[in-house]
Amino acid sequence: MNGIKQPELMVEEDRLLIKKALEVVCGKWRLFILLHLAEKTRRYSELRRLLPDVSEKVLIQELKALVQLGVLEKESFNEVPPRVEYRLSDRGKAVMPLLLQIKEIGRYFL
Amino acid sequence: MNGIKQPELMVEEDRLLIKKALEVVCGKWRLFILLHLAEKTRRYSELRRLLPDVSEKVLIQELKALVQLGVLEKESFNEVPPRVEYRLSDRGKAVMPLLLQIKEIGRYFL
DNA sequence: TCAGTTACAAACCAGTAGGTTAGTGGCGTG
DNA sequence: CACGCCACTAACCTACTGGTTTGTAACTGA
Repeated sequence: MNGIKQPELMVEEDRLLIKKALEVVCGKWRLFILLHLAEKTRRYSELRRLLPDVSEKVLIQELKALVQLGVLEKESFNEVPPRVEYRLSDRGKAVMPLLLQIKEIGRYFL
Repeated sequence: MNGIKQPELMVEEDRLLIKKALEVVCGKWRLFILLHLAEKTRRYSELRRLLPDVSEKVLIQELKALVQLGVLEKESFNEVPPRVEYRLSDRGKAVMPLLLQIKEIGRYFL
């Protein structure tokens, strides 16, 4: 309590932190979506074109999940044709340095 | 070719790197296994005790996968009762700093 | 004999991730 | 009319992940 970290408490906290972080980064397309939004805000259709191998359904699903996690922000415009934009939230931006490190890790194992 | 990175080549490389790295870190128990081996070499039974919530089958499965990926090394001893030890490979050790960063990322989203 | 130690494997199952297909709606153009 | 633009949704499907249960083997001690 007085500055002493109890091993079990620390391990449990680690666990929650790791679990939550993995929720953000794991998934076939997640990081690629983030990569494409790192540069700038984009509309759904732009992401579709940048990631041609993702199914429409999955892309939307992923975007929705990432918005719910607080990684992305979605802005809808009252326009026709429909216009929706996605951008990294501030928290989402914090994931970018991790992305670089993930790539470095990939180098060791490829 | 002459120092000019072609966008598509770079994106494809990123993709493979990210895909491979995610193979290493994603999975319900993977990072926790690595966490417990960060400190020292351990036997299977020790890991079981340290990770009581993983099923035997899954723990073995994960250890096997991590060995195949080159993250862990497994050493069998010709003893009874059977004695098998797992330790981080050199490449596996390179994952540890990422683990710290992953925890930091978790803080943003918890 | 049984129960304990150790480290696995096989068979089966439920839930989930990623995918295909068909559909929605409003507007503009040929 | 059909097709294009845009951004979704629902229904259905397959493969995979994590899990439960049952089993293997050798040795030791009560």
